[in-house]
Amino acid sequence: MNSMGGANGRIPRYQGIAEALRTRIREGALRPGARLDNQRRLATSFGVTLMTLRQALELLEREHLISRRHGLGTFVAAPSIDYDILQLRRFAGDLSAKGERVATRLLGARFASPDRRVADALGLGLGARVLVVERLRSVDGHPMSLQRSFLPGRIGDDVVRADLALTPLHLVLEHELGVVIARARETVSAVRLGRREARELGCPAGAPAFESERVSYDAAGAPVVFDHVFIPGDRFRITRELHYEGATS
Amino acid sequence: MNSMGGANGRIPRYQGIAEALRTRIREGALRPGARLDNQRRLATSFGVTLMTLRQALELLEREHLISRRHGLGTFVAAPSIDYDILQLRRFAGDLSAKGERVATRLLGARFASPDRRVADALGLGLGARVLVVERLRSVDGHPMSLQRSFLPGRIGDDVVRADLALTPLHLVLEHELGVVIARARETVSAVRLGRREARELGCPAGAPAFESERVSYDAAGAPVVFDHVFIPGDRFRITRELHYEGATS
DNA sequence: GTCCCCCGGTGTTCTAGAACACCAGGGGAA
DNA sequence: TTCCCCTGGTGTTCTAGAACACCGGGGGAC
Repeated sequence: MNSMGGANGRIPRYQGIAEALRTRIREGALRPGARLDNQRRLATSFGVTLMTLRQALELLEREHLISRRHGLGTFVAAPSIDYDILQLRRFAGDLSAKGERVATRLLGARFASPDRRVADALGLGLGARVLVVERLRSVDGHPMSLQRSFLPGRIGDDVVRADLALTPLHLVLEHELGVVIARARETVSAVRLGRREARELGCPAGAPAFESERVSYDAAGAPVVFDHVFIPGDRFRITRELHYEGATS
Repeated sequence: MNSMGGANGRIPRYQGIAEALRTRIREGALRPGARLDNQRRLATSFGVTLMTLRQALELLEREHLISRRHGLGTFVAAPSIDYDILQLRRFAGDLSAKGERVATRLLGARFASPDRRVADALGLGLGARVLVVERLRSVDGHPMSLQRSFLPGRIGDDVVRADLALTPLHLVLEHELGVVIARARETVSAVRLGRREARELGCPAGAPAFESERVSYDAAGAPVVFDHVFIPGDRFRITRELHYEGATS
């Protein structure tokens, strides 16, 4: 009954508690703005120490699911909202504009079943087959972005025959397949890196990062590629010179 | 000698330790890639418990100053790199493009001395006087962005005479002062929110967010405004439709 | 009536110690 | 020689308890 609660399973106790609370919030048992039980009571009800419970809350706070206020309590946070404001262009990939030493390493290319998000983006079923190309871009030797590209099976079959380690993906599409990207929709958010992404990028798990999700379409309007890119926030900034004719602020 | 080490001053012990380590890294005593002493040794040398030391490391990790690797050690992280890739336009402010109910609340306008970053951006000395205008933008009642605008004293004197609660800052500049923004330089990064920013935005401290820093110049090339904007990453996403003529990725 | 202080409740910081979990490399077995 | 295990070093998770620190509101002082 002492020490090391993680003994039962494999995942740490505090992560399990976080997951339990996450579910309560997602399922609606805890509505936005509602106040949670106080930490000591929660700790007791989960059968852990205050310190352990706080680690769970820490996780949830980083995910913006809760908000802790000293002297007041712990509250369920408000839900997220999307916006559509920026002119964003070529965020994913293509870091080479500045004459830095950019290297692209092919981590792998394999076929797999798409998860829900990828399937939706490419207009496929969950049982479909997609080619997953994973690349790591480094600048001056520092890992800079982790890019996973998903291509529908029909296109993937042709793509894998090319030497992806040497030829950029967009050139393979253009020269080998005659596919030209005409339109794309990109979503950029600020997130935390997962374990795997963090490992590949050589930075700690949970680090804040830009996450870009982009669907590219050919001239006929058919989805060609779904790109999913992570760029650690500490080693990356977007800077841009702007020229106006109109207003500002 | 027991409990509550924070008794000495006012700031928590672990924050002091973090600051000490931060200095060692900044001053170069610890070079990028170097491995720190192991946690137990560090704890002893700072005269605190392992748990307390770990809290300090947690802070540094969030700032990307160090990187912890299970089984290996704690390392000084690589320095950050800037890039210049995006076409970013009107990130700061101006959330109104979508017909949502946007409200701007004036939190305050006061004169103060600029910190180093603001002074540099506006080409002023640290002893100069700047007008700080703080505004909170909400969409559908949800706080969306916290914007601090810094204006050089000479401009600020005229600006404060206008009713900033009613008139957008850029209109004050344009109509009242005849100042038109011709050019700007913007930097967007993914960061964690500080206590104050988090409080204003109604989200937990440490939350990941977009941070935009923008310097705007008039036609003569003189800096007019330095805008500093925070937008929580959980309730905000950048989505954009793109149209290409050239290549992709 | 108005102001201030104090109090209960809640989150925060810290201790001292124990038991894992993960990784690299060396030494022994095959 | 090659492979595997095992060991030492390092970060991680957890306990049980104690003392702050912060906030809002109620009650007393004026």
